[in-house]
Amino acid sequence: MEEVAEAETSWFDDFDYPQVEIMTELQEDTSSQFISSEVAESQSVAQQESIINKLISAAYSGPTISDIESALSLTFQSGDSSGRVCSPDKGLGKMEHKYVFRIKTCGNGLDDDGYKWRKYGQKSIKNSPNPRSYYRCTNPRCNAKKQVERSMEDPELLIVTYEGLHLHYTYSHLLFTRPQDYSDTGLHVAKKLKCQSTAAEPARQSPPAIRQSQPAVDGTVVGPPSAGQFTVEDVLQHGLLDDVLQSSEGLLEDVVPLLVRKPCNSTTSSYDPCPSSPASSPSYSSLSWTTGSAFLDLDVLSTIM
DNA sequence: CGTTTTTGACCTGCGC
DNA sequence: GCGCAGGTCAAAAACG
Repeated sequence: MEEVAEAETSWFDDFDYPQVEIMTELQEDTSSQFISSEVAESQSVAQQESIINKLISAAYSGPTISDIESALSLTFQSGDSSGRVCSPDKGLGKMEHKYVFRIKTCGNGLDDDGYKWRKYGQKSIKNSPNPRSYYRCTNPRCNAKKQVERSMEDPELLIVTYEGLHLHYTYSHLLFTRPQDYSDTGLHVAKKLKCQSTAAEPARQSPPAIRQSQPAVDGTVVGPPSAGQFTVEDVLQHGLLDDVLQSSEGLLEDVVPLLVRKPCNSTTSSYDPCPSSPASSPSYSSLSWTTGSAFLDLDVLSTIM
């Protein structure tokens, strides 16, 4: 996967993404500890995750993915004094993950994390002047949720808590898989990325063999043919990946917003982090990301700054 | 007209 | 059991 990601950095470097700097506060000791417990739990799951990650990298990658993946592995732990990062009480099999992002805003219109969210509630929180907004992924098969509230200490600081896993790709994912694809639009690109599918076997009966392939410059997918392939649209529209992801911990991008990986890729947003100013769309100039005791601080050196 | 947001009501968990 | 706080539901309104 790293090889794939490394290969991808060439086009990434050419493109005008802001640099993302990852502080080296990743706790490797605890990371390996929890990774090992995961692996012990199910090796087949690890293999599936590996395949999925390769697929993700084939579609796109950024300079921080492997690092972020490492950080995500830190989440399989009990909540500590710092707060509610996961819910160990619900059992190992149904352990939920919460990823808390602290997002600094500076108001220049970058406001999308790559997923489409629907607001389903807003609640004023005790001892906090700012209400907390509740969002749910619009994909009916996806149980991902997030909470957005403004920090009491710093009004420009948004506290975004992601919970649950996306069972599909980001929407902007398919739109911006390659710089060359920027001239194309939406589903047209998705169709170009379409992997050929064998019509006989419905994918749901058995997890499809995921083709690790490299999209060519024109957006078509090259690589050795194999049975049981599926389309990107299948994944996007029908949540096909959850067959593959059964009992796994999901995709990296299930919880890592697109803006973290490629902060400039954002297009639109359906949520308003600032309830008092519906029309304003904050941009994220810096992010800090906490996963329990793990702490990942991302300084996004935005070109706009 | 379909989708999204708003917002009051309701539900649930927890501490006392 | 009661009250409180956080989370969710659902009907109405707003929006594109």
